[in-house]
Amino acid sequence: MPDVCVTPVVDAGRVASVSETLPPEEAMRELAEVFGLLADPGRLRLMAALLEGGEMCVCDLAAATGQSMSAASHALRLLRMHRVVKVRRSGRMAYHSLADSHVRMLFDLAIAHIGHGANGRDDD
Amino acid sequence: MPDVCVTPVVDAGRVASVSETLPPEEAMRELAEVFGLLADPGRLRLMAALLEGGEMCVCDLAAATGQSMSAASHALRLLRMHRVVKVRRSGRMAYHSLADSHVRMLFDLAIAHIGHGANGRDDD
DNA sequence: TGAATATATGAATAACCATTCAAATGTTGC
DNA sequence: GCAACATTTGAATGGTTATTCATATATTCA
Repeated sequence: MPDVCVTPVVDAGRVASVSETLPPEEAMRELAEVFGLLADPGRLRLMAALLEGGEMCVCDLAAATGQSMSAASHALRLLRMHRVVKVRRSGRMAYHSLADSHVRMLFDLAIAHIGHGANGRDDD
Repeated sequence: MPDVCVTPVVDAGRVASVSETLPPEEAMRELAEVFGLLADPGRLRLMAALLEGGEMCVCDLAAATGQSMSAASHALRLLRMHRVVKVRRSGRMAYHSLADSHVRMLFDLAIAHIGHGANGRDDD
């Protein structure tokens, strides 16, 4: 439980109405999880590489994105688990490619907007 | 440096061309940072509340999103630092609202697509 | 079968991050 | 000045997560 003085409220009516219209906690949790997938440079590089390369094996992906094969494999597993990339297996090779997921849509949009620079300092 | 056997490569030509077309590391780092902002349910609730409520003070935001004022203040600071929310100060109050940032655009898009469910299990 | 290869995985370490608590800052009205 | 109040902040804590190393699985070729 919170502080000594339970959160005081200025505009109780608005708090109530806003609070009611918020998406359910479960949706927020899932959404945060999805954004979390994109919150890592290594995974972003993998996705960017696949966007360009189409379908690639793990060792080439590792080389192209500058990480160890183990790290790439772990990252690809995460992306696979969330259906962001799909895999086609042929013999001992595993060819990965981007799936048409919501995550990919967010990624595409973000990549398209790269170069505008939207962060800076505090404004206090 | 990596393993005993330096990363083997299957298609050296493709690795080289993909590697060259990747956005610069700095861009990937910033992009990951931006997505990281959205990778937390508390911050997502704050943004959703502001999307609905327009302009709200910290204590009302804390109450509406179900977190302590301290937690809300820390989160709002992060969002302010990245120009995702802006603040209007009047006396001892601090009224926060969403700024028109790239992050907001991603958030809007994601909120619009909520409810489709795009994650599951591994496919091995 | 056995050696070489491509990928996957588990455990451990380390870095990161959200949250809380306690205290500080700055503001209003007496 | 003093007390009440809204917000901020720093430090500590606990939970999450990326990375590495070593090993395992599975496939191909001899």
